[in-house]
Amino acid sequence: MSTARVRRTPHGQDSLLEIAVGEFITRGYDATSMEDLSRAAGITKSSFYHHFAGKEALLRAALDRSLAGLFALLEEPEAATGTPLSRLRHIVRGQVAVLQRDLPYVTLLLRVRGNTESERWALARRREFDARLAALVRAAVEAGELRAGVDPILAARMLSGLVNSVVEWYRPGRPGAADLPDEVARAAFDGILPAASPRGE
Amino acid sequence: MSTARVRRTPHGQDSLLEIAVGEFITRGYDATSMEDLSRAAGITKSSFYHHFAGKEALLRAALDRSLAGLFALLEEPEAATGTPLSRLRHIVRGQVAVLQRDLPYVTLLLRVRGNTESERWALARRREFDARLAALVRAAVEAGELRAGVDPILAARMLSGLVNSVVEWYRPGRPGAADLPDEVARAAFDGILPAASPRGE
DNA sequence: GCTGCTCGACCGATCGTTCGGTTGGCCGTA
DNA sequence: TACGGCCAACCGAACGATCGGTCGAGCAGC
Repeated sequence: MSTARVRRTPHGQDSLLEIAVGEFITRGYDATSMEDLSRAAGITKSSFYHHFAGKEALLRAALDRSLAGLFALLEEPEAATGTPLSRLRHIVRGQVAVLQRDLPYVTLLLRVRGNTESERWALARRREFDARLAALVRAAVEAGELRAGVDPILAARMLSGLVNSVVEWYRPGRPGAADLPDEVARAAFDGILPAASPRGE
Repeated sequence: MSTARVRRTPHGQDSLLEIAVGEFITRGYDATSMEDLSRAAGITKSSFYHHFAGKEALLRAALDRSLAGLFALLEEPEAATGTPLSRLRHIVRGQVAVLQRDLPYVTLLLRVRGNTESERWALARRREFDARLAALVRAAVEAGELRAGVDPILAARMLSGLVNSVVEWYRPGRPGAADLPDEVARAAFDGILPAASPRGE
């Protein structure tokens, strides 16, 4: 008695992770059941457990990937040399670029609330990243490279907020994607008013 | 056999809603069980159902309150008269102020994903609000009040993103809260660079 | 004695996870 | 080339736990 075994393209871990992250984003992690994931992947629930230890392992893998991309940014030479402002600008641009490249993974990272151990770990690493960025903002302020009277902590928070908010509306494959990092950086540093900016135009 | 009935301060709908919203925010809506809510309120699950029709009714009430505060902004005279830029600035400042006043409710609104009917309704109303803001940005661009070459759609998105990101870190009762709306508006319009801004300083 | 509020016990459904078992392709050996 | 064994990949069925929600009874204050 042979049930028609379709034998579609076998799923690798990467393929399954991509599918799972997509579901996590549209429904939310907690609202997504393992059956939802299996259905989306075209296999049964139990087959899913052959590839991943469990639901949280999927989340962990996704968060891992996302954070790796972010921290790789800080290792780039342009992020470690030059004036605080130029380093800051490079990181902001790069952060948007990473966000575009790894959109689903970064989106998931930004939604984590800290319910499980993996989530708390991701939260801690995010805080680490933000602290690095905040330190750079403070250095730029102290070097007189930012508007006088700017509160470094507040500025860093708004900077992160602006950059991260891109995940709320950016969708790949639309024109102008290549310019986005520069556009965001310009809005952050110059604002949107018609000022005679020192960078000129 | 009388179990010690504590009879603490009786709960009203508002008090229970406030507690529920708090739990929803820390754990996430889906991850919060009705028992979590009851425990936080100091009553049993079934008692909770005496005040609210169910879990989604709680969410609905919270989203309602949040959206009411936001839309009330658009009815203010300063939001309906004057140049597009001045109206825009008023709304941005007001949005931050609403966000400070109704922090938990707005936070919840910004996390909704669209799983239930109430969530989809809230999402639709949010889009409505954002569209009103986007129209104002476009008007400001056409009036030449914003930097030349600014994409209205992109600018509106970044504006919303910056303002909404405040919920990620703002906590009431800390000094400088009164200045926050102005600070956010200034960062949005002038940026953080030491430009010779037209508003001067 | 009525009414507002609370309670413990319980419901069916669904959750993440486990288990035993069945495939089919690949490799080493003959 | 033929064959035996192996294992990744997959499956259906079931697990205990927990979910949101219901019910009928009991209490307290007017």
